[in-house]
Amino acid sequence: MSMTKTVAQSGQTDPDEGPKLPAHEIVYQQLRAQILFGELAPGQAVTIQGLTESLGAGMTPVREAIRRLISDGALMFQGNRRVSVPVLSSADIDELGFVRKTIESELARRASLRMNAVQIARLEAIDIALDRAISAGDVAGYLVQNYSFHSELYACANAPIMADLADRLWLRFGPSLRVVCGRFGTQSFPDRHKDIIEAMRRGEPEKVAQAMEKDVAQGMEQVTQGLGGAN
Amino acid sequence: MSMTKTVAQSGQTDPDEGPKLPAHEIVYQQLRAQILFGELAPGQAVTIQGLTESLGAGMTPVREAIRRLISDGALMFQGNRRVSVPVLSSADIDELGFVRKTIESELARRASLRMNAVQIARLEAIDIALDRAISAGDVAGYLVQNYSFHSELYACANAPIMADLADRLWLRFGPSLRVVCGRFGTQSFPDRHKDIIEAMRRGEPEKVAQAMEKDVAQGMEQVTQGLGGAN
DNA sequence: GCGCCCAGAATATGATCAAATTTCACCTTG
DNA sequence: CAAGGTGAAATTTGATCATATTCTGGGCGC
Repeated sequence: MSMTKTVAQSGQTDPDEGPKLPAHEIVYQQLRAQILFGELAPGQAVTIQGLTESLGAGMTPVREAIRRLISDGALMFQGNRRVSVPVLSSADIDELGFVRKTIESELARRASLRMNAVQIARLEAIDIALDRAISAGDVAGYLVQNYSFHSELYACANAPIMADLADRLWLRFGPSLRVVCGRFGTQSFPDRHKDIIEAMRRGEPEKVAQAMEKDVAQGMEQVTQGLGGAN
Repeated sequence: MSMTKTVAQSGQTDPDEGPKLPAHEIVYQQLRAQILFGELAPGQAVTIQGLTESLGAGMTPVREAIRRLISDGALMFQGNRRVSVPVLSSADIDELGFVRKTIESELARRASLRMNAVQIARLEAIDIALDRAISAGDVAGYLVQNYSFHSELYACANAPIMADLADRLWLRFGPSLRVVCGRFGTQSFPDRHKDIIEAMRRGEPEKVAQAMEKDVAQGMEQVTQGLGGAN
């Protein structure tokens, strides 16, 4: 009677994650994470059939996920019908740096006007985990925690459009950042996150914005120098 | 000998348009134009099957175009599987205004450093067409020419990432702008475009950037007031 | 008023068609 | 005679369509 439907129901209680996500959304999230954390190298080709196999998904969801990521700037349509991870030129990095500095410092300013002690504490916990990853030389962990820090911060800004924009910008330089960190390790970062948290606790939005701008500038300069001369 | 392949060569000269565009790209461009120029109203529902009929396309290309436009922020995924044109809140308009002011004034600054007399003349021609549309009360023409002015300008800035960002921002407020213009007409715009062109001819990038920022501020304020109280 | 059933639309799969790249054989040329 | 290039065939990959399945939402009956 009811044997055929029980599988789709997923009888278990799933309060932790989305109980029912479309396949194309899952594929998008997975591909997005792979790009954001540098599992795909700049210039690497991305094929539909390759993803259907590696992700175990059908063709249509993969196509839709790729379209979204192209629109995000995370993937590049190469004119013929090949798709690849973009390679950043130094001019691209300059552009990204300018936009990130304006958007993300504004997001930090707005967030600092709204965050409470609990939210700041969560931010600090992430920053501690980030320090641990740096000490351990854990590149993947560094990338994840660094993204988490900014993402959590922007989520508190009550500015969904700018937060979305910032998210998409991160997708663009994620692969390159991974290359740089893989080459030179994670040391030698005078941490601006401490300044951000400190200025937040003291209730100085302008200081927060300035610290964020410096953090972004440092990050982009790091990418510029790390890729130096190649482009 | 050569009969089988001559067809693929596309013996005709096709310099006017793209000789071969995928269906999903065509659908995307068409839907994009409809949203950008306000043929779809804010809040209006968009169905896949409706578009397959109205655009005469298959289901898969329509799906991909919709995914891209959702990623652009031009369409909105309503959680259940309905898709609609987003309705802007006043907070959204504030965010858009901030981002547009920074991005587009920077684009104008960079463009003014590179544009030659011919390109400036083309810009002025567009602005004259824009004035004609305003005088005639041609709302659709006003929207098209206004977009053309900014788009042409940004194309000269040699900053593809920022130009793409600006393009996507326009998609977000296009429907609302149409509503406002349809309600209050196209009069009462002290034209900042003249100031932009004048400052360009005199080679004053900062003046260009300032004029652009004012133009953007005026436009967004117009939308805010036009939609006033509703949201 | 609550719950079940049905219609309609969206999601997902697989198959089929078309295009592009690659490979390889053959011809030309030094 | 050997080496390089040109052309076509074959393979690989992307694009499109038709179809089945699932889910949402509303209407009807209890």
